[in-house]
Amino acid sequence: MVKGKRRERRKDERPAEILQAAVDEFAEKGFANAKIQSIATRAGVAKGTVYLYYTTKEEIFEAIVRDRIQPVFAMAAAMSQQWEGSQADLLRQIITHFYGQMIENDERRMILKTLISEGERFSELAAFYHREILVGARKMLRELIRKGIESGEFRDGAYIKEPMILVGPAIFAAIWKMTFDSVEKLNTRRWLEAHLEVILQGVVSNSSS
Amino acid sequence: MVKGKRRERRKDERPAEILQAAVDEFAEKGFANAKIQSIATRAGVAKGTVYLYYTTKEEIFEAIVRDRIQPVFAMAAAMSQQWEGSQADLLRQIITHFYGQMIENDERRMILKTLISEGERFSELAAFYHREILVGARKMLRELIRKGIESGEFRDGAYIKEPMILVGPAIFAAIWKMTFDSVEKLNTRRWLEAHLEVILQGVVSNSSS
DNA sequence: TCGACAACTGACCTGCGGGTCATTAAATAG
DNA sequence: CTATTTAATGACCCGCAGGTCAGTTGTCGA
Repeated sequence: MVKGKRRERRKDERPAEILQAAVDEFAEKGFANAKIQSIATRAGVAKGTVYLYYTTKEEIFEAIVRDRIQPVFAMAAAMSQQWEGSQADLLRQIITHFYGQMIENDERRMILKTLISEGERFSELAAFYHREILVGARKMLRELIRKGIESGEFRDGAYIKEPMILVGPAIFAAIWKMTFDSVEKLNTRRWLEAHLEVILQGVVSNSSS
Repeated sequence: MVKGKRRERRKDERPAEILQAAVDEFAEKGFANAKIQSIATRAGVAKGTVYLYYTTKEEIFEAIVRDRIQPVFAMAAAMSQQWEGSQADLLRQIITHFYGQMIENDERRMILKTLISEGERFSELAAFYHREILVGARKMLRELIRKGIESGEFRDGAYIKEPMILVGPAIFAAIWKMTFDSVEKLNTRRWLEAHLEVILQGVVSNSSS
């Protein structure tokens, strides 16, 4: 809720304020149950004002994906680019980063949920997400694996064809938190630990222990 | 669509017929976009008839979960109980079974999706699913791991605390199919292969290769 | 044959929320 | 101070689908 006298004219600030309000509303209610009226109220404007800046509810959601999700992956890509240490450590870093930024963060986890829930119907959004995020993430992981194999850290295998396997358990964690946390809280720390353990063990080359 | 003269009285068969119609409708439209009228038409009855057997849309969905999902896990549990071979092979069997029955099966995958999408709002349903399915599945996996460690097949580790880790990539596969398959088809066979490879390698004890 | 019961029907009611637009008023130029 | 522009408002419109219920018809027992 933004303070100020009623009916202020602030053309430049409105979009960001409305976006933040929408993030809050979506995170709390989910896409289907989010009300434009409620977003407007949170942003301290009238319903009509929302439509001055965004044409539809879907468009608001797309703006959120662009604004909030892309940076997380951009950062992982940057980290990966300038990495000096071992590939195993890089993989650990990336997975840990992903848990912190996507699974434990309420806002972003809800965005993920909405994408899953409504992805089929907003096919351009699914396409956008695929193109701008998934393809890049996969390429990054594949490159990481390739380097690891090259240096002898990782074993060769079919998994280089489907590198997203390595983050699969994180998606399960996200879904658990979204769906079953009210029944049984997920111990994210312990889950992450098990994830790293199994996945790292699953890719390292067998120089015995 | 069930054939027959208009206005037949078939109290006993209706529930199952309506349920099947609902499965089809949900699988095609998703929960939110499924219309009761359309379910009724598919079942060859009037809308009002649906309400004679199920009080709400949610109740229909709950009935579906009970009727269609539980058997898949019951079968896995049974298989696990009477298994004679190695635990690694059992794990392979179970994961493969899961892909066939849950990820590749359109009906069940859609049920999963609906659970994810609407799980928060139907909290008793999430609780039911947790109690009747997830807890059992986890126990089964944990037992499998325990036996594997005992026999020296598997190494010990933190993953016995969170055994669902092992099926995590399958959930990712389900979500990919639900959300991005129209953009880029998932090669399920290859994905499963990579999954088995990494996970098995991730849990077996290091007797070197 | 003829009640009487209950399965079945579908027109209708209702609430809801996305989206519109005539009106209002803040900012600014002259 | 007045005129003009345009950001902002919120009452209203409208389509939709979940859910209801008064009426209809199949079935069965007497």
